[in-house]
Amino acid sequence: MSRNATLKKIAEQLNLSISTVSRALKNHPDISETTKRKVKELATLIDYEPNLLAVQLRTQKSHILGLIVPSISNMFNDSFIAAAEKEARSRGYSLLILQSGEDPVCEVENLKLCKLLRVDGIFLSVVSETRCFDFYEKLREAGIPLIFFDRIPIQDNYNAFRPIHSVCMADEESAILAATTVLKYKKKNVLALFGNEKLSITQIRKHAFEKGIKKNKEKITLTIAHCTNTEEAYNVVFQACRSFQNPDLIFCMSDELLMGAMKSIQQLQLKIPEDLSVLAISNGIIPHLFHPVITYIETSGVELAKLAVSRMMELIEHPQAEEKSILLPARLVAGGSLR
Amino acid sequence: MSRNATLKKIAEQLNLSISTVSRALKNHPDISETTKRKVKELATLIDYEPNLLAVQLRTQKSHILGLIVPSISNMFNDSFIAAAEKEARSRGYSLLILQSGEDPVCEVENLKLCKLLRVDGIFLSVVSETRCFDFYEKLREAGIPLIFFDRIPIQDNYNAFRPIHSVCMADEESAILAATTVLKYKKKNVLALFGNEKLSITQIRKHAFEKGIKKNKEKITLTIAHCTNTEEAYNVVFQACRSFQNPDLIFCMSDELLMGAMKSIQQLQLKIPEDLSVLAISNGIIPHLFHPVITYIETSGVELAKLAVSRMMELIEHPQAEEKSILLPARLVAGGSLR
DNA sequence: GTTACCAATGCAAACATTTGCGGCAAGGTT
DNA sequence: AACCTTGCCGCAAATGTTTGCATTGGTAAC
Repeated sequence: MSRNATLKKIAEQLNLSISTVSRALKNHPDISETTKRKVKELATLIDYEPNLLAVQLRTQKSHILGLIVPSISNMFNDSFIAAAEKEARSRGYSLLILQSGEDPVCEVENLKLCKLLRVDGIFLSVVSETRCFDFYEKLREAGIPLIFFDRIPIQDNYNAFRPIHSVCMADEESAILAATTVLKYKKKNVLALFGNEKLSITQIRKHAFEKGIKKNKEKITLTIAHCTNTEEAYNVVFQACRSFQNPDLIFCMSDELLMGAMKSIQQLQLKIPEDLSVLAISNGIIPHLFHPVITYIETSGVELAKLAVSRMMELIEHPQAEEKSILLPARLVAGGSLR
Repeated sequence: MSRNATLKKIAEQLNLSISTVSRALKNHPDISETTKRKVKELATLIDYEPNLLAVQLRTQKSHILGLIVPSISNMFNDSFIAAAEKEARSRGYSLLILQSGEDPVCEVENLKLCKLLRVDGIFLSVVSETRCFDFYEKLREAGIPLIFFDRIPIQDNYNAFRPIHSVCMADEESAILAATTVLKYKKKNVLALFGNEKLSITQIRKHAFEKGIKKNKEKITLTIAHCTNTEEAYNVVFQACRSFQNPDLIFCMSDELLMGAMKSIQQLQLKIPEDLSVLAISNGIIPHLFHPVITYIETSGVELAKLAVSRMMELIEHPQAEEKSILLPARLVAGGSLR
């Protein structure tokens, strides 16, 4: 029946002051052992639990981290989120997850909500077009650390001078690794699928891949296609394989695109790797759904999340720490889709 | 420089009392129009935003909903979570997401955390073995609505009398639909893959499927296997197809199992539906990765989430509402994997 | 016998807001 | 003139903690 035990009730029962009770429960050295014992006994007896809302108000800390993504149901994001939740919790933080759904307005609203709720830090994967730094500045003023992950704002001439905290896969390195892998197998006719052209991740990967391929002396035909979803990838590959193009290797920069590509390949009854080689950048789930396993360059949401959370802890302790872009190196996971 | 605008500061500037300012911002009828105007002007000028922590403490409402799942990165859960977040937000609520990772202890800790944070309601998908009702009772006492979804506690003899709020797919109906579909195609040698035997969802689906199949007069060989993950499903199907069994249809009760089964099928170079028919219960992503598309019975996390959130809103308004189990009917989505 | 110090505890402000109740004028009614 | 509205506003309590600064009583040092 002790519906809401408070410090006050304990204090009254024991003829102590609220402050003494508070300190006793926290093992404050000022309080005598006997008092501590009595307080703790009564506390457990009446099932006392501190009211976190009051604690938060007093300390101005919520022990909650905000996490904003365009969409939760996305191969990469959900592995990141799952890992981030686990990491955060092990450090006493909870995760408040919000979706922006590719809408920049909604993204700002989400940021505002995080600020209103006094979250202790924010992880943000920006929606495609975002480029507005106004609100980021407000957060900085409010002392709320903001870490970009995976998708970061495009750094063009206008904002190149505003440094940010970020944690990303080493996209350039991944794409170069992909290109050198292609060269190693001496492929001549490559179809490369990239995502939304407006995303920095797309631009970086594309440039690096192109550069890597063109470095080769021999002649390689490289066809590049931009597909924003699985369906488009399916169509592009279907057309390419039925036409005179006949690529000998298909490269997909993401799981979504790989899914579309594979469906076309199955439909056309092309054999991997006999008829066609496949290479992808992936977080490692989708490639294992097929036989042979698709060779891929791993971008681990799990590892990235660990990095992000530990960086966040640093920033919470030292809010003035200098902006830093952290890159997580990629590695090649060999399947059987290359020959 | 208005680092933290408060009601107090506005009040001081305007020589008003805090309460008047508070009411003015809320359009309270007691306040004159001129005062309201002045207050609102200054409020926007100095960028006032109410401190939600204080509001929460005062009103004892956090406007946050807790959502606890065994794991976020799971085909079904992430679609549910994504939809729930969207629905909740449209009603002014945010989602605090926690993972229990198949650990009953962790599940209780998560529930406790939700209680401490004074969430306004909790969605819970239980981990396998959970059967303890002690804490649920505490939540009821604290007036925090608890809605089970997808995975609900097993209702055995001991707790059959404790009603709960729940929102689930119509599992029995889905399985019966699966069975009648199998019968329609006159299959004789069926391999059926089910998940963790301890889950209610598994038990219900298995019983209904078995019953549906055995209703048939003609002789059907039904082999049932329990697999707790993709890997196990892969192995079971591999063994079965290479042995003398040679099933003519494989039924998978979940996406995870389907993924494993399909990998074996590809590896063995079996043609669907010529060599083998496939039927699954799925939320609709995985079946579309293959060609032909796998025929499946749809369990929509999105629809379920909508139901769950609207039910939660009812419970928040009427906490004493009677316990009710809501079932969402399933439908057959025809692909090309049956013949 | 004053001073000093220590351990143990209490006071009260602060966090920012909401809200019941009461005050106080101005104007209208008996 | 006494009374009652009514419109506008402020007081103060309440939400549950945390924490800097007293306050006590006791004991040891000088």
